[in-house]
Order: sequence, then C-alpha cells, then structure tokens
Amino acid sequence: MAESDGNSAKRPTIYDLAEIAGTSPSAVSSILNGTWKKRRISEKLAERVSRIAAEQGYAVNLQASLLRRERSRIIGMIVPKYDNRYFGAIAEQFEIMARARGLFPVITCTQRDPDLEFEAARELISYQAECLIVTGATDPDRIGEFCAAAGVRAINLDLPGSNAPSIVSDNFTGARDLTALILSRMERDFGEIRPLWFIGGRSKDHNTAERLRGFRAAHRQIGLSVLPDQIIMPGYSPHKAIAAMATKTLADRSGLFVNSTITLEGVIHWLNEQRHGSGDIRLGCFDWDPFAALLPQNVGMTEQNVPAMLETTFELVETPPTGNVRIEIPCILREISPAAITR
Amino acid sequence: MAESDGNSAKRPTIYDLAEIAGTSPSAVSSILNGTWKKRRISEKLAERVSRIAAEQGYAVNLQASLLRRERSRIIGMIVPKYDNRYFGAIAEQFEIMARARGLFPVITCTQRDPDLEFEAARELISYQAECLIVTGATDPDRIGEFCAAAGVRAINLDLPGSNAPSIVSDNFTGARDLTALILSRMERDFGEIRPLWFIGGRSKDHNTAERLRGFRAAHRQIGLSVLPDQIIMPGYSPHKAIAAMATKTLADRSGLFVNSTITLEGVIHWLNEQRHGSGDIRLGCFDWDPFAALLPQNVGMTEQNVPAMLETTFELVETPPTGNVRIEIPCILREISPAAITR
DNA sequence: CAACGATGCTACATCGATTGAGCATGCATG
DNA sequence: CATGCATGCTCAATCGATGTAGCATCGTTG
Repeated sequence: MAESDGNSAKRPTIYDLAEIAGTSPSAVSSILNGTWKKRRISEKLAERVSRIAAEQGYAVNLQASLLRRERSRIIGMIVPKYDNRYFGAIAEQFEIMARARGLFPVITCTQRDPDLEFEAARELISYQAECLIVTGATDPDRIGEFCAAAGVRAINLDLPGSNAPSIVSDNFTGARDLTALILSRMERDFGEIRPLWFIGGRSKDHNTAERLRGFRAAHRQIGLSVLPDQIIMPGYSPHKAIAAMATKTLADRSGLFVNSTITLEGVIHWLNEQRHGSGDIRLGCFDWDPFAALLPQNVGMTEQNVPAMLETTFELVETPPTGNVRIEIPCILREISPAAITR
Repeated sequence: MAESDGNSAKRPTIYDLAEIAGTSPSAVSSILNGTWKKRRISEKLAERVSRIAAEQGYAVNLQASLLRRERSRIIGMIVPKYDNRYFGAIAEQFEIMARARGLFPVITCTQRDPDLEFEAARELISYQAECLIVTGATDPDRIGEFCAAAGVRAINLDLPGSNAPSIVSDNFTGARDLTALILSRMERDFGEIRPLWFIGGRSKDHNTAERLRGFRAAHRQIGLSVLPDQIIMPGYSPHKAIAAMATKTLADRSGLFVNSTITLEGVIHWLNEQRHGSGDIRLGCFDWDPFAALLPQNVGMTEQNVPAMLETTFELVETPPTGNVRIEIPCILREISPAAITR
C-alpha cells in the first residue's frame, strides 16, 4: 500500500480536539464516548466539542480505546468460503445477529486451509475477540486448544470438535430422509430402485461420515445395500468432484446423493459432459440453493437451518455451557415438486 | 456475552513472558515480532522465549501493537451482501488478494442500508484501516466525504462515487450485448422479436441506468423501441421483484432482461406461479451464477470480471491515482448453448 | 461568614507493545 | 594495559483513550 503522504493531515486525536476547543482531552473523551453526563460536563461544552469533532472528521482510535477498556465486545468467526449459499448465509446472519446484540463481528474466510484457519484464529484473538466461532474447520481442535491456552472461548459451528461446544446439523436424519426421498422418486419415475451414488465430502469429515450413515440407513430400510465403488469422497470442490467422476460411467436411471451445492456444481458439469438427459437421472443435494432447486433432475435439497444454528450459537455465547456439549439442529427437507420444473 | 470468569487466567502479555523467562519485555517483544536479529538478541534466548510464548498460549495484543506502530496494514471493505455469487466472490477474492500483499483484510456486510454503510465505514476507520473499499454502496459520496475528512483513502467498487476513484463494470456494453443476445435468440427460437422487459435495480442507481442505456441501444440497433411499462425497477431483492410483477401479465414468447441474480430469484418464482413453460420465455441475466446458468429459459449471463476488478482495485491501493478516475472493466458475456439444457 | 454541597472541569496513571538510546561485558589490537 | 568495537541485553518514552481522584468555583444554609 502506498505510503501516506507526509504532508497530509494525520487523523485527529482527542488531544487535537481538546486544543481546538480549549479544553482537556479527558473532557473530549467523555463527551465523545457518551459518558459526559455522568461526568458533569456542561451541555454547552459537549455540543461545541461534538461539532468540532464532526468538522475535523474525528473517529475514535479503537486500538487505543480497546487497549484501555476491559472488554472488546468483538466476536470473531472463521468460515471456509463465502461464495456459496450456506456459508454466505451464515456469515451474513452472523453479522446481523452480532450487531443486534451490541457485539462487533469480525469474519475471516479460510479457504478450507488448516494453516490459514489457525492463523486467522490467532489473528482474531490478537484483535482481542472475546469469543471465536469456528465454522466448518478442518482441524477445529487445534484452534480450540489454542483458544483454551489464550483464555478465549471457542464454539464450533457446522463441524464439531472435541474440546469446545459444537453446534452441527442433524446430518444423519437429514441425509437419511433425503436419501429416502431420492429412492422413492426413482421408484415412482423409473419404476425401479437401485442403490444411489454418494458424491462429495471427505471420509474423515464428521458431517460426511454422518451423512453416509444416514445414506446407508435409508438404503437398509428398504432392504438395499450400498455399493462401495459408488461412494466417492474426493473433497467438496467442483473440480475435485469432476476429476473423481472422470473415470466412472453412470447408467441411465441412476440416482445421486450429492454432498453439497459446491460439489453439485461439478456433478452437473460432469452430467452435461456425459450427455445425460434430465429424464434419466434423479438426484438430491445436501444444502440448499434457489437456482439448484430448479434443476430438472433435482428431487430435493436438505436445507441446513442457519437461523436456528446461529440462534443456538448466540445462546452459548451468552451463557457458556458446562462441559463440551454437542447440539444437533434438525435440517429442513425441501422436497421439489416436478410441477415447478416440467412446465 | 458472558463475563469472563474472574478466576480464569488472563491473556499473557510480554511482561508475563519476560518475568517467566527472566528477561526484559523489550527482548520478548523483539523476539516475538521478528526484529530480534536486528536487535542482537542471542538465538538461545530467542528460542527459550518462543517456547515459553507457545506454552502460555501467547498472542500479541494487536490493539497495543497497532497503537504504537505507524502503519496498521489494515484494508477495509464494505459489501452489501454475502449471499450471492457476485458479492461472495468479491469478498472472498478480496481477502485472498489482500493477504497475498501482506495486508489485513476486514470486511463488513451492510445490507444495502445507507446508515449501516456509513456506520460500518466509520468503524473500519476506527480500526485504523489505511484504505477503505466501498462496494456497491447506496451513498458512496457520504462515505467518501467522511474518509477524506479523516484522511483515509476510499475506493469505490461496483457503484461509482464522485469524490473517490471508482472501479465499475462496463455496464453499458455488457447490458447491450446481453440484450442483443436475448433478442437474437427470440428471433431464432420464436421467429419473431418484441421489445424485452427490464426487471430489477433502482432508477437512481448508476449501474441500473447504464444497463438500461445498453438495453435501449440494443433495441434501437434493430429498429425497436422499448416499452416504458415494461421497465420495472423496484430494487434488487427477490420479494420486491415479485411484488412489482404481481400486477403484470407476461405474454408467451416474451423476453426478459433481469438485472441481477438476486432479482432473478424473484422472477423465476413469479414465472413458476404464472405457469409459464420453459419453452415460451427467453431471459438473460446480468451477473453470473452456475446454477442459474442451467435454467432452461436462460440464454446468457453477463459475468462481471471480479478478478480484474479487484486487480485494478489493488493497483489503485498501491499507487493512488491523481484525480477521481472512473475505470470501467469489461464484462464477460456467458452465452448459454441450448445443448446444455435441452438434454 | 464559615461550612458544605453541587457543578464543571483537569491531572495523571494506565492498558501492552514498540523502539531509540544506552549500558555492561568480553575480546582483540596496538 | 588502555582503547576500540562487537555482542547482548535493559530502560524509558511513546502511541490515544479511559476513568479515578482531585481541584477550583459558586451558591446556599445555619
């Protein structure tokens, strides 16, 4: 970044304002932070100083202010990505809800990179965050450990950890119901049912494991067993999905369980390359997206209940739990009626 | 937020570490911030202090550190929303690019609320941001004015202002080409062309005005004039679009220019309610979304070149321009071939 | 008119990290 | 053995805002 011009006016401080107003820095400080009535500053002086502050473009130096205050009211969050509906909604709602509670939200995006996750967490703690929401972290426990050592509360969101309270979706039930829906639609539309493909996620990932468990349970329920070579877990990103599918061939009348909208981007790309018609495939996707919901092959999406998850998060922020609870939030199955797409 | 436990260990400071290590705070400081070689601290002491710092879960207090340093290296950004592709990508790329340049990005989401935009800007300046990227602001000049008074550089992104350099898409050309594409597809698929509908955005909004100009130009080029009651600009949000369309009826073989993917959500909802088939409508949308690109009615999307816009932004950050330039970045017309959707 | 309380302010230590100046020691050199 | 210089550290001022303690002034009351 360019050096600031040597000649340009520096940011005014309370000392500058005090000099202009012919008063003391303490008076200016209390006037500008709203404690002036308590400190018996006259309304006349308060008005004059406020006016001068506005004229000079004064903005408090939070570094100095927070250094002195005992509490920062800063609440930090790390998220893996912004550019999909789920995490975008989490980030946006988090900011709104934090502000509504008089807290200062600071969010950092960590690209699913464990080292960046850790560095970002350390950075937020350096900003004196009082609490850190660790969202979708690949290694939440490393961060939880550091937070504990630094005396900062951590809360895991989306992916659970073992050394801090966790709030996650009920991935098992969500996946089981979605799987059952896809299977029932295959029966209705194709008149036959075969085991589904499971595509996306990581085998070591708690959410993926739970969803796979739900996936298996739904198959078992109708006496079907899943096929190991139809379980593909190359990560979440579209290009990883494409690469993993490259060697596979999909029969007509197949069904797919897609483990996130991010993965779905890759799957759709691949389906188009494979020249599969919309009529001969059925799929469902964990996570919701308004446009993905309109894909002709799509029979349902599992929407994670972001408002409920964040509501619970802020409850834990306000009243720290005893012990390392894990709270599961039910998902919302968004069944897609063919009426909306065939016409 | 819950009070921090009175008994719990406070965050360790360099004074605590100095005491444990039996050395001075200055030594600890220089060891932990990497200037210890310059200050001729022995490697032995450096190692011991680093180890103790790690054991104690030390994290520098950025409030104290930044207060003393002359530069913060913080670069702020405000964005209206996270939960759509365009702004999600801007936020994500901004963080990546800022970090790559050794800067600390801090982003705040402002919900298209002018007051929140202003408050967020003031907050970022209070964090000692050296530069503020004002993205898609409804009132960028109010913020630009405050930044000027506070001696902080501002750069407008997406929507231009008059008192700071601005980087915007070439909305005119982008909209003209998209309009021409929609019209040509109507000709090809329907064998007839009628003036398009223009849906979404705000009449006072620079981008909307420019896009409307491009929209008109494309019509004029083929000797068509637009119909005033087919220009609907109720804002960007889906529910505003739905409300504005509620009284309208769309003839078969109509064409729509949709002014953002956010608006498109509402338009699609409305089309489904109107029970319009995918075959009798053609639309194009300004902004790109991977799933919206698969809608059967969709013939093309205008992708704003986010990497180029941010690249230019960081060029301006590094070498401040003389005067208030306005830089226009060409858009990418993503033509959608029917092959991808009919099968 | 002394004592007292209310009013309206100022002085100063403090938060934690940074950094220029300076001090003590050890070693080599003339 | 005095001098110079490199080495390895410490001291103390500083950044800007906060808040407690305290000071001066004024009006009121006994």
